[in-house]
Amino acid sequence: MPVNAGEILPATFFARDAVTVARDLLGRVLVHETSDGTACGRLVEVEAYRGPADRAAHSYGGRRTARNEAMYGPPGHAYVYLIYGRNYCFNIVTADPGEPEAVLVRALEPLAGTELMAVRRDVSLRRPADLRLLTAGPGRLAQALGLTSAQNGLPLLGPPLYLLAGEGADPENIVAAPRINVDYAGEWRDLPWRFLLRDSPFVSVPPPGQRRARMR
DNA sequence: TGTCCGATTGGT
DNA sequence: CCAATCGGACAG
Repeated sequence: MPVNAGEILPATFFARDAVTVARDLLGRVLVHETSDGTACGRLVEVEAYRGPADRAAHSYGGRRTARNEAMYGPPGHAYVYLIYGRNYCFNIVTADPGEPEAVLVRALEPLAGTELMAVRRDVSLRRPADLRLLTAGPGRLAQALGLTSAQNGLPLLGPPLYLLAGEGADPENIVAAPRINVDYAGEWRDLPWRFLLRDSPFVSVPPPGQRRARMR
């Protein structure tokens, strides 16, 4: 893992509303250590999902089920669920216990453990651009980091699964855009609660009206 | 118990 | 553009 990525983010970091935490998470570093090795990446795209009022959220209307139970738990824990029977989505629980908010991690910039990620994803890295196939998209990054329902509800406050402060993000470089694939959410569909780094080629979908940033 | 469907991905 | 694929949500 990167030695200069700073301290582990403490529980207090996550004990804020999901929109605030989402913005603050950009530029941080997610690390997962397993017996197969360590993989980590810098967060370049996230989405905030807020409590009962947010029609796009699994906790809309106060829904509380076996699946989304982790959203109601303490901040700084994982909420992982299976979607379309094939992909996992990795979320970071925020806000106080009982307030079901979370941040979906939508894309990472691979930093270390890329070989391990490539094996898990079953892709070959022939050119630099292939790195996008590892972690550009929520299902992809979950698979690349070995995140499944086995991690659902686990704390993110230390090994084997945690976040490092990293360099953070330049506010000028942060773009806010509507969330992806929440057409069912009515008026909540268009809220700019997807946050991404303008200059990152590793985002899943560039913001409206912008071309994908070039790889350097 | 039965039916419907998704905070996605990859191939046509 | 569309099929894959299955656990969970919800109605009855």
